[in-house]
Amino acid sequence: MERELEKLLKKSRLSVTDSRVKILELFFNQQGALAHGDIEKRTGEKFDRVTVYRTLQAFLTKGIIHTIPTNDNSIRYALCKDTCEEGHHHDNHVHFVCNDCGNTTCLEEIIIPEIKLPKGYASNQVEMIVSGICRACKKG
Amino acid sequence: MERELEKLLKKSRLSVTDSRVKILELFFNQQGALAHGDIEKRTGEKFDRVTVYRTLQAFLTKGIIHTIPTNDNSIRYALCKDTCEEGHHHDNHVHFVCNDCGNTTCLEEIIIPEIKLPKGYASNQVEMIVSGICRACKKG
DNA sequence: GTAACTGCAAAATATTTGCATCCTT
DNA sequence: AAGGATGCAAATATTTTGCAGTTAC
Repeated sequence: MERELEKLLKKSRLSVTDSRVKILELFFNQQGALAHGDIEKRTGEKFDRVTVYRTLQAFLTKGIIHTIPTNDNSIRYALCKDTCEEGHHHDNHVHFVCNDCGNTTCLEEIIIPEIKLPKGYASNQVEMIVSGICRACKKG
Repeated sequence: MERELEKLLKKSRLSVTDSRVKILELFFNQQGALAHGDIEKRTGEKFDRVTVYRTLQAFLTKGIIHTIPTNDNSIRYALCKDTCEEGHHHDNHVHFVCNDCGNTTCLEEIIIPEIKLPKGYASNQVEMIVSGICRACKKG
């Protein structure tokens, strides 16, 4: 695992540091999205708040993670697939936000349907966010 | 116009005040979404920043406007249709964010397609945000 | 007249920047 | 050794809260 993460960082021309490995690990260990605050909590506030900001920013611009738009003011981040490159993110799956547990999940298996835009509009990215109750919460 | 706005405010059991009428007017006059900052600018900072926050909050909870999720940390607000009621917003159209002019538009004529969620998930709202270049910017 | 709304001040949060020090390569 | 990354301090920006004065009904 460590190896895998290091490889990804190196591929993105980022030096391999403790904070980057640990934060990247968080993303790999959980199938979903993380907000800035989650990251601070789950690393046990091991890293400076500023470092977290800068790490996320670095991952974003290198195309390692992407943002997921949400209705509440909290930006969430999730891992990009291999098809994403630096400065060019594209992801074609649906995101699910649970109103109960608050978790955001990537529904990789659900492809966003094509839509026909009005004349004159050009699209380069489409996001689809479904909110409701997730599988885990429905059971409980 | 004034009349129409007043009626809407009264229907929502909000008193008709200068700030509410002016801010609501902004939404009616422009077919699109506004961020907090836009509102401050376009009212010429006539109202206190706090009043703008509280006015938007009031409109939100009364179901007069709704938020549109965006990738950058800026929440945008747009008018709800008549089908929205207090505490129960539903809108089924696509939103378009222009990467050039930054404007967010409601594409009322484009209905969000139905999708099939994995077993165990229940949805109560779906958002679809397309970003790219809008008609006006493409021409320019 | 009363309840609701506003504006000011201030507190609480969140984000960004500069810089000296430390770590990776 | 050199460049990049971190942590601290501090500057900004954003959002929330309390309260006294004002306005709508």
